Amino acid sequence: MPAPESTHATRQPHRTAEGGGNLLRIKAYTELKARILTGDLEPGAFLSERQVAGWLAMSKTPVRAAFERLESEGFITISPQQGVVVRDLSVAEIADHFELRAALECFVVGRLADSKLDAAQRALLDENLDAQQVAIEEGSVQDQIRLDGEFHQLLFRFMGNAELMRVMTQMRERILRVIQRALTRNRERFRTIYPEHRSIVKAIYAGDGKLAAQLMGLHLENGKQTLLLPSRTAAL
Amino acid sequence: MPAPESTHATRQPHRTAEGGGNLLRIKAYTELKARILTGDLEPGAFLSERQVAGWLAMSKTPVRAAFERLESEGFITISPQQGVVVRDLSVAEIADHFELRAALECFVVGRLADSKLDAAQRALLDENLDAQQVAIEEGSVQDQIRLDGEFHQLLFRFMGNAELMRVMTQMRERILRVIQRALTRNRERFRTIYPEHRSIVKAIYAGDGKLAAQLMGLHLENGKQTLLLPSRTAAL
DNA sequence: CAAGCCCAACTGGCATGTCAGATAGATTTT
DNA sequence: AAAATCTATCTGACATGCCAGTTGGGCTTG
Repeated sequence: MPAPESTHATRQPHRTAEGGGNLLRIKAYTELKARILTGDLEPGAFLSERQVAGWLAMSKTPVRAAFERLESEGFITISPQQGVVVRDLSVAEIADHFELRAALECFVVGRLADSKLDAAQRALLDENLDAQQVAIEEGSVQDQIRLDGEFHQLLFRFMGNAELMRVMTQMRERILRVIQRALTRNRERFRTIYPEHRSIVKAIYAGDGKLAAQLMGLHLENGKQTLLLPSRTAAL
Repeated sequence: MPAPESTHATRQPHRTAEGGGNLLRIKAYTELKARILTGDLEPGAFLSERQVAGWLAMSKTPVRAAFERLESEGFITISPQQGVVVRDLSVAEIADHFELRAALECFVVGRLADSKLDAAQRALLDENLDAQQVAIEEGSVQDQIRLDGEFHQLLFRFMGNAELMRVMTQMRERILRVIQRALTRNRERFRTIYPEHRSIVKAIYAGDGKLAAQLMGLHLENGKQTLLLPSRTAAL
């Protein structure tokens, strides 16, 4: 391999207004991920470049790019010369996921309790919690799942750490399907999430970082149990 | 967009012996990342699909795939219709990196202290620490950087959490260049890393999770300071 | 001389075609 | 009947070519 002759920047690209996603590969990625997350494409479903290219009325190239990204994010598996299969999370991955989340979220709530939240931040949390209460009363599992995600995301956003946000957002997307399946079947757990959230926020407001972290740890442990034993209450 | 007619798995790909990386896109990815990590391609360096394809004697296709992966991992920036530029970590990213690492590594050492390490694990840590001492005496910055990475990686591996390993490995690769630049200039910090590692391991062996986590927090705080103020001792 | 313009030379984005590897079912062989 | 083989037809991997958007330098124009 020849040496790179003049690799240094001789021309800096200008940052122009990038619409964000009128690229076909972005469209393919978004569409496929949405179908996977909503369960439209169940784990084990078989995909091929040409097939998806036909659905989306584009060529193989952007579909391939979308596949590679989805694979790197853990949603699918590409087997060379064989095909693409929608992945599911293994038990070990779910357990690892919650351990990782526990480490990060306990850290976050501990910090947030120390450095008191301002009025605007508290308003956002309170608004979210009130909406959760409504979702419980109305029995809307979908709303509760969405609000749960927004709740945890709010806490991370308040830390102002972009790397943390990136990691957590990616993890949330991966576990979402499992949450939906488990929570739809387990109405009991569905109702206990909200009070746990409320108690965590209460501890944060009180400035008790130790307690907030401890409560968050229990909250996530409960969540893990629900996801790892999804068929228990389904049979009752 | 038409509905997916029959997406369910009708044919499961067989797992065959995949060599791992005789794919051209893997070669391109590996080669480019190596050049970026070693500093051969400095931040700001300009790349193009055709240029790199020429270096590596392949077509644009696998190079493009490598670019997209490197972009998702934060090593480069792809500007549509403009080009590819090797990225550097901003001050904010470095700070966020260390905060995230602190959350994870303090958690890890705390856990490891509680569940005592077995003899084999202690042997690996001791071996690594002894090698660090040698590196210090010999003044080999490169060896110390390598051993430092292996040290932290050992701790994560002992947790047995694949997700944790993945996140940390990716983060380590991103920060590596900054560490190399900073540590090469700051010989003072270079010498203080080893005793900090030693004290952390001592706390773990003693079963004192609180102390281990606290020491790890200080260790990372020192590291952050070194990386964020690289020119201080460079002038002395 | 300065400001505006224009054009040639890049860039990545995508469509398309070719190819080797893998699969499944029919066929042949034992 | 069972085992081996052949073959049609899938798959992704890669090469190539065309296109629009971007850029920077030279030209035109004031």
